[in-house]
Amino acid sequence: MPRAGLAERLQREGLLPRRQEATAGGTAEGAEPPGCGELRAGDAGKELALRGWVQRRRDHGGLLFVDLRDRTGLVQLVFNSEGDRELFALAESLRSEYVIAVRGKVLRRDPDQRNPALKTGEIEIQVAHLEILNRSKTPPFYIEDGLHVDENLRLRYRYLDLRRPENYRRLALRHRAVKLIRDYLDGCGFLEIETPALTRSTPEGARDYLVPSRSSPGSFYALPQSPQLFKQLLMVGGVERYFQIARCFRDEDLRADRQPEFTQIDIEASFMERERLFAIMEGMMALLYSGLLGYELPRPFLRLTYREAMERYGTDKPDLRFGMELIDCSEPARESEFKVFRSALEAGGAVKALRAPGKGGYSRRELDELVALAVGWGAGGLAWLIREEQGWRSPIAKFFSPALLEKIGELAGAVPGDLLLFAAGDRSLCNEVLGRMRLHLAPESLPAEPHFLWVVDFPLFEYDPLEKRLTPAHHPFTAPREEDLPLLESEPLAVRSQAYDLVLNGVELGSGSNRIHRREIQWRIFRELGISEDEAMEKFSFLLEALEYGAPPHGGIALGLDRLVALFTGDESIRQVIAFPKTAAGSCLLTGAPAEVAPQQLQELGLSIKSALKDGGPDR
RNA sequence: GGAGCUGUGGUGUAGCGGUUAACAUGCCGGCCUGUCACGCCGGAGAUCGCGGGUUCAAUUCCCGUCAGCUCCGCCA
Repeated sequence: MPRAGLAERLQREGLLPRRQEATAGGTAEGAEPPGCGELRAGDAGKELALRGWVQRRRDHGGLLFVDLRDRTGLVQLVFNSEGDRELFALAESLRSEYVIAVRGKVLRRDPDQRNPALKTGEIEIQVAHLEILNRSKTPPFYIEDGLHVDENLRLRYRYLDLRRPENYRRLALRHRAVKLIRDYLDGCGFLEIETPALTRSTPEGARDYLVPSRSSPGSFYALPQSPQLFKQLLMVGGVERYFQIARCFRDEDLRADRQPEFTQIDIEASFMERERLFAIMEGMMALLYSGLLGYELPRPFLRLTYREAMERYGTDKPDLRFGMELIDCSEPARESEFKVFRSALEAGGAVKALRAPGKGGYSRRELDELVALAVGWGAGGLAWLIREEQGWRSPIAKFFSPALLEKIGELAGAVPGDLLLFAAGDRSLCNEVLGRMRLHLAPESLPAEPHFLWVVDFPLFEYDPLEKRLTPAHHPFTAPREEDLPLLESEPLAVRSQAYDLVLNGVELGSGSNRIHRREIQWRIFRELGISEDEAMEKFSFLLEALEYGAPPHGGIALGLDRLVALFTGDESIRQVIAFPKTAAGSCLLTGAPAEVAPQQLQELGLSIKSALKDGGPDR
């Protein structure tokens, strides 16, 4: 996917048709007249009516031009003082963003008056009638593309921001993506089904947004972090193939790619092999790429096990647009005199290396910065070797025989000018640190083609050192791999799950798994997670019970729609592709949410606010 | 919870321990019949985010705070 400008990619004719033929069951409204931006030389001579906003006014005294904008683009209106005096006077009163309706004639412009920068530049509208539908205050920023304005201001006046053509295109592209997805999944036999937004809070996972109940004072609904349990219940309900463009809510700290509410393409299927689901998802991505960008996506996608991904890239979402794979140097390191390496190996750890091509010219200071970075990421240190035309430059070279250095250099594929970085110690820590370093030292320019892959065989559990207990790596309803079941109680951290992630260019687009469909297994998992029988019954009895009534084998996936759309538009932040996004602090600058509520409302809910909370102090 | 960056007319920026706080654009008024980021002339518009401190003097230095952004933790 070329990461060219949004405008360049979206302005291609036909990508975002304004009018679709009404689909079956819809109402065909007949041919709508063209919008401002759709008029062409072929329309010359037509009398027509247009409505829109005043983009800009150019007043030449006796001659006045107005650029009229609607969602289709711009067209130039002309008013001449030699015509209707009243009309001209009204036109003189126009200002930016006034909403107007005009009637007039499409005139072909003289050749020397054409504007090739404008799609409608060969024509203009000789206005015969003008009506001001609404006046406008001067907007706080320009309504035009390529704006460089404080995001604060744009969010506060989001409705003005949305008037900018590039934002209309973003919304339109999102719409097109969702429509393609709906039609595709429909064609695959999936049913779109809504699930509750008011549900119950469950342990594990992200912090819930809570909604107090009026009829049960002291009780709360939770907004769903995902429709996970409901979609499983739909499988028990015999739906077999479900999907939903589902809003999800998580009360966690935000990032450029995380909003408190976001949208998932949520999918679940019964009796479906993992490979079949992968193929369906790959088909869906291919359709999006061809439908939105005209790019034919190579399939099938690459697969890597979690273990491979960690060993080779130091992350569970590797960016495969460049190489720089991690190299296991434990064997040659064993023969060195370097104490750090030897003791790491003796303690059962590893020595791993990262080759940074052409970075051998780094100064001592730059190298020190890399070491500091690694230490900040938890490494004990970071050793480096620089391959030179003749031999090696390194503070640790003296601990290695020349033959050993050659061996390492060969293993790493080092050529003169390369920098080799080494981490020693706990194997997974080495992988993680070098994985981060790999991204830090990634090439500036990366190939434009999308690099998809499936990461499979995630571990079932992770160990939380703070709480000293197991947590689900995916979620507690993920099925373990059958062959690893015997290890569940004896060696839980070695148990692999049937969970997987879809990764694109280093971004996790979605994750899924086959679910537990037998009650007995679900019990064992809860027990391993430290969820007591009582708690499991209290919080999940409905699920456990459902599993007892012939729950079919099932599994599914959820893809982040916002991230997906942002990839297609080339935006760094998902805020760009959400109509009304929130700030990093979770507030909506447009509406002022969240806001205090009236005492009456609190009373009805049986709530009282500890006022000291607002001052940051304890309640007294 | 932690770290970093940003905050100056409507907007985007410049600036500096003492300025009449500069520039562009927008806005208002005037002139202008072929512009399209129209042009020309004139004008209005800023308690320099907020609070405190240092100083003879703070928009400038220091501390705090608020808001926005980015990252770490967090996000089954």
